[in-house]
Amino acid sequence: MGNRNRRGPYVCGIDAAMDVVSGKWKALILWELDHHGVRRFAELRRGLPGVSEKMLVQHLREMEDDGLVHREVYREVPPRVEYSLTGHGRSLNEALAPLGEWGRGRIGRIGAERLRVEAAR
Amino acid sequence: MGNRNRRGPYVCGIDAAMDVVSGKWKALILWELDHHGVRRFAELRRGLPGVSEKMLVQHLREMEDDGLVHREVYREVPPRVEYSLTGHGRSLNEALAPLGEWGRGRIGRIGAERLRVEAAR
DNA sequence: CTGCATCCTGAGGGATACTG
DNA sequence: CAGTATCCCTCAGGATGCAG
Repeated sequence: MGNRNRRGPYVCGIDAAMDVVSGKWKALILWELDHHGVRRFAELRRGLPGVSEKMLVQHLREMEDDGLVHREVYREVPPRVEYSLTGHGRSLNEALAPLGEWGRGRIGRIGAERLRVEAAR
Repeated sequence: MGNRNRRGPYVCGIDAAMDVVSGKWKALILWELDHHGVRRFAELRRGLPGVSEKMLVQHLREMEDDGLVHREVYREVPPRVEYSLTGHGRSLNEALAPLGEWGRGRIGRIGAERLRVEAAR
């Protein structure tokens, strides 16, 4: 399964943060949970179009191990599991905010460039 | 060679930023160039212990394509090439700063945890 | 509904040798 | 010095099927 190797030693802070955030859907999961507060498994799945069950579970488990996500299991039938961010997870999201801002600027740049290219031909 | 696919469409800013930053050494290259201002190829290589020539060149080329790095070639013998950050690259570095801070905090946390574990046995 | 087990692929990355 | 060119391998991630 998800092997969860690495986890240090890290050469710098970025390195440590990237180790926790890298994974195709993790940033999105972070955003989704931060935005909605609490989400069930199926809700997350719907909120992340294209994610497979396997990757969603795997990412959630790793994020739980990393102390970013809290997993609350209700022993019912049918089963219900709710995911939410821990304080640590929320702080990561805040630290990620400027990067998101930068990325949005970059998307704008690319869009503008693309428009110029298309106009040129 | 480095195929450089992706580059959008992006679902959010983080997504776009991660696309540019992911790559085992990119954050470190960013930091190295920001810290030293201008670096030659061999200097970067020495500053990133463990990087292979292939990956260093590949990452630098991609970062150049992404408008983060400026590459100045001096046609001399022996050849000299100097790398530096563009304004866009410096702005990315700034956007990365809070994440680095968060990562350093996490390293501290892990260290403390490890100490507790080692003390317990 | 919320997962776990399995198999498989492809891209990212390492090692090594060669060149202008 | 500053790269190219090749080969190889690992492993994140996708597809599918089964289970409590």
